[in-house]
Amino acid sequence: MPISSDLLRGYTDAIILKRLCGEDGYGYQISKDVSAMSGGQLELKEATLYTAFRRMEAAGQIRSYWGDEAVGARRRYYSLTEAGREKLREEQKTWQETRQIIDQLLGEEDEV
Amino acid sequence: MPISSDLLRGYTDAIILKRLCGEDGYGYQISKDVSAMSGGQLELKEATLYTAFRRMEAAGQIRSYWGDEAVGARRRYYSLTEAGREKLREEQKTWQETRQIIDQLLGEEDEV
DNA sequence: CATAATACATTGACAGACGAGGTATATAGG
DNA sequence: CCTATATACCTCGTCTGTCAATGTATTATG
Repeated sequence: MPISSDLLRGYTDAIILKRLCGEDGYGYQISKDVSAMSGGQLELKEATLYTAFRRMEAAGQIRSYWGDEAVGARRRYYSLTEAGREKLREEQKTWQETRQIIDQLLGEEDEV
Repeated sequence: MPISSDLLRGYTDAIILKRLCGEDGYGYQISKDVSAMSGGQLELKEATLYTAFRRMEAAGQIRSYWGDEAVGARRRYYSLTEAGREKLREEQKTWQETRQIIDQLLGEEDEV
C-alpha cells in the first residue's frame, strides 16, 4: 500500500531538489529513482512531477535543457540552481521542525 | 516563524483526534491546546478547524454535543467514536511510515 | 462604554495532487 | 509485420484541504 500523496503535499519539490543535488536528471528517471529510494512506497505521478518542474523552473530553482540522445525518445534534463540549493536547505530544516511537531502532537501508537 | 500549515496538510484530522483521545474538547480549546503543545509553532486556523470537525463528524469519527454552560458563550464539545480511535491508530502508523520515507528521501542538511 | 478575549460558524479563493488523455520512439515476442 | 511494453514527454480539468475575510453572540476589563 503506497503512501497517500496528500500526506506528502508540499514535499514534492524538496524531494526532487534533493535528487537533483548530486547530478542532473530527467523526468522519467527521477520518478524511477524516487520510487526505488522509497522502496516502492512513494511514486511521484507524472502530472505531479511535471507540475513541480514548471513551478520550480518559474521560481528559478531549477534549469532545464534538452539532452542530445542520438537514439530513443528525447529527454529534458533538469539541473539545480544556487537558489534551488538554498531552497533545499530551507526545506530540510523545515522538515526537521515539522517532523518534531507532528511527533509531539501525535504521540505513540500504544497511547491510543 | 510558525510552521506552514500546507506542510501539515492531511495531519490536521489526526492531530485533533489525538487531542480528543484523552477527553472531550471544544473548538476554541482544542485550538489553544494544539498551539501550546507545539510550543506556539502550529496554529490551527478556525476555518481549518471547523472544516475538519464537519468532515470528521460526517465520517463518523467524532460526535458533538452542546455543553450546558450556565454562563459564557455556548460551547460545542466533540468526542471520539470507536471509528475515530481506529482512524487515529491508522494515521499514527501512516505517519511513522511517511516520516521514514521523507527522512530517507531528504537526507541530511549537511549533504547539500 | 469601548476593547479584548472567548466561542461559534460560513463563504469564496487558492494551490497542489493527479486521473485521464495525448504524442513519439524503441524493443521484444508471437 | 504487428502488437504490446517500456521509455519519455506534456496538458487539462477536477478534487480536496487550507485559510483570509466576514459575521454572530457573550463576558470581563479598564
